[in-house]
Amino acid sequence: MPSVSRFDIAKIDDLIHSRLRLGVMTYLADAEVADFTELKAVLEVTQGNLSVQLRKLEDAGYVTIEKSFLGRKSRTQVRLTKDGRKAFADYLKALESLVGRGM
Amino acid sequence: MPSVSRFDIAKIDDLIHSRLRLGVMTYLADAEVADFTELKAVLEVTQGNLSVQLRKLEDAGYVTIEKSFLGRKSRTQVRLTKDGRKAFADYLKALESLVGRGM
DNA sequence: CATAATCGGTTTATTTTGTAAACTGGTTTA
DNA sequence: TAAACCAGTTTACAAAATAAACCGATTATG
Repeated sequence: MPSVSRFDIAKIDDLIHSRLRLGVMTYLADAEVADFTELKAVLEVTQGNLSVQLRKLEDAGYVTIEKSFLGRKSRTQVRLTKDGRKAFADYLKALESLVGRGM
Repeated sequence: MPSVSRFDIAKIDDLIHSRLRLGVMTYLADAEVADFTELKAVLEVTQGNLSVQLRKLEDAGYVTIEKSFLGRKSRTQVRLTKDGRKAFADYLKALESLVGRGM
């Protein structure tokens, strides 16, 4: 019988749970699309760290990363995939069921 | 001016945020006191991992670890400190303000 | 018009975590 | 008295987060 305990920490998706990535996912869930620079500014993180974490989300299929040019400046746009949105919703559910109605 | 953005991931206490430790803190917030063995069972984690993570919480002053004997068996009881309870409450606040009313 | 600073990132290296495996010391059971 | 078990700790290894260094293009600056 699978665990249905209130303390089922195994259900928490580590790929999302990481602080920075949780910030990205939360922001994107709201914003639909965001520039790399925008994410960096709003989350107050370093480029390097953001770059690495975005790649992890991309590898997981949770976001897409699209490079284009705006005039002559490059621009990197990030958005949630359908899977990413689903995973985020599941994550929130798992989190809520863990920490519960305290929230 | 300090950030008051909805996306202030810096406010999330990493010491609590880790999956296993979050489980411990959540359980203790409910239970007031728990045995090592009880935590191991309810969170379904290995002893080694639990031992390490409990020590981190102890070092941070979030829990106390008290060893005693029950008959001739050793027993390890863990409970939240005042600081721990406060930190957990703050953590929940930060988390809620990040992921918001979705929860 | 060089060259220095800035933008928008990526890559690499280092540090910090998390997890698993192995070990310890005592206890019960056979 | 040996085998199995309980209650953990320590140590070693793998994975993750973060920081530092680097890169290529663009935009000021002397």
